[in-house]
Amino acid sequence: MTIGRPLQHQPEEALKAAVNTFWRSGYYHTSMRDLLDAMALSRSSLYQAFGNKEALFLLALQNYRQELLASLSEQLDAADSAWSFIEQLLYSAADTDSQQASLGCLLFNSATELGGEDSLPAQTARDSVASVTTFFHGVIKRAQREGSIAETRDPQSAAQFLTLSMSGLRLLMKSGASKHQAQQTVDFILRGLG
Amino acid sequence: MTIGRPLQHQPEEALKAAVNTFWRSGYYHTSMRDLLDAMALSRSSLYQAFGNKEALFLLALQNYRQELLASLSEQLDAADSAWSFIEQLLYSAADTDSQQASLGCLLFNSATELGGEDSLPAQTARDSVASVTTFFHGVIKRAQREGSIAETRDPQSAAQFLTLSMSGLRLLMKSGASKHQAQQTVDFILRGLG
DNA sequence: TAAATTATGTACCGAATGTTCCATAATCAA
DNA sequence: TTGATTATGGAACATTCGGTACATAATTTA
Repeated sequence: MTIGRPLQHQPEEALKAAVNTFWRSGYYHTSMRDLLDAMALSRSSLYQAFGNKEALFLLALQNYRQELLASLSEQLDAADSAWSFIEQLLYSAADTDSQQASLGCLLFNSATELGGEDSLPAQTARDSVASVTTFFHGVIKRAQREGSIAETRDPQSAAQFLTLSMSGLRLLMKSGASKHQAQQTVDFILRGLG
Repeated sequence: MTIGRPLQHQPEEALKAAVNTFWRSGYYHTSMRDLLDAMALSRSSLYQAFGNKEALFLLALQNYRQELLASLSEQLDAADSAWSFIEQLLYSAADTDSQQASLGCLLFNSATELGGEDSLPAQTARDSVASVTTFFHGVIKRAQREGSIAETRDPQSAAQFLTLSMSGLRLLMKSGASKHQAQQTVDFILRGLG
C-alpha cells in the first residue's frame, strides 16, 4: 500500500474532463477555473496531480491522440478493407450532428490555434497531426496492396491528402454545412484518392 | 471641415495592424495591450474609434474577408481560365514559406477557434467561410462552362470541396509539411475536382 | 499511539484582463 | 476671444488570470 492520504478523485476521469474542456474552449481560452469546475477537484489537488496548465494540456493532448488512434485502429480492424474503412471514416465525419460538429477535432483545433509557436504545446499539437498522417500512411499502403488505390500514387502524399480532408471536413461542419452537403463533398475526396 | 480635434492616426492603417494581430494570435489570446502596441494609438483613441475588442475584431474580420475576396477576384480575372485559376490558387497555397504558413487564414482560424459559439464574432467567422465557398461556387460554374469540370458534378459540393481543401492545406502547412509534399498533395485535390 | 507521508481546502499573491473616467489638447464656428 | 466639439493621455476600476503557501485531514508504518 502507498503511504499517506489516499486520492479522493480518479485521475483518469479528471483527465477526461480536462480533455473535454480544452476541446470545447481551446488552450488559451480555457481557464484554470473552468478546469477546476469540470474536473471537480480543488486547486491544490489539480496542481499536485497534474503540475500546471501547460502540463495538463500536454497530458490532455496525449490522451486524446492515444484514444483517437486506438479508435481508428479498431475501426480499421473491423472494416472489410482499407478502402471501406476510409469510406466509413469520411462518411461518418460528414454525418456528425451540429453539436458534435462544433467541437471539431482537438488535434486540428490545437494545431490551428497554436500555429507556429515554438512552445511545447504547439510542437506537440503539430506532432499529433503528423501522427494521424502516419496512421493514414499505413492505411493507404494497405489499400494499395488490396488494389483499391493505384500503386503509382505516392502513399505519403495520399496520407497527407486524407489528413487534409479530415481537417477540412471538420471545418466545413463547424461552419454550418449540412450533413447532406457534406456527404456529397466526401465523394470528391474519395474521387481524388481512388 | 469637421469640427473638433483632428485624428492623429490613420484608421485604415490601424485596422490593418489589428488584422495582423488577430491573425497572429487569434481572438481570445490577443489582448488589448497587443492591439494598442500594434496599432500605435492610445487606449482612448482605440475605444473612441473602434468601440471595443469585439467590435474591432468584427471590423478586422470584415476587412480581411473583403481584401481576400478582392484579391481572389483579381487573380481570377488575370487567369487564362477558371481551371488554371484553381491550379494556381492551390499551388501557391502549397508554396508558402513556413513563416507565412504558420499564420494560416484568419477566416479558417477564427471559425476553428470560435467553433459553435453563438456570439457575433463566431457567426461572422462562419459566414465569412461561407462567403469564400460562394465565391468558389462561381468559379466552379465557370469551369463547367469552360469544359474543365463535368457538368454532372454538383457545383455547390465542388465549391465546398475547394474550401475544404484550402483550409486543409493551411493546416498541413501549419503542421510542418514541406512545400514539396504539399505540392504533391495538391495533385490529389485537383484529381478529385476535375 | 506517534511519526511519517500524502492529499485537500482555503486564503492569498502579483500580474494581466477589458473597460471607463476625466482632465487636457486641438480644432472649427461665431 | 469664446464656446462647441472631438481626440488624446493617463490614471483608475473591478475582475480574472495562473500559481503559491500553509494549515489541516487522512492514511500507513513503526
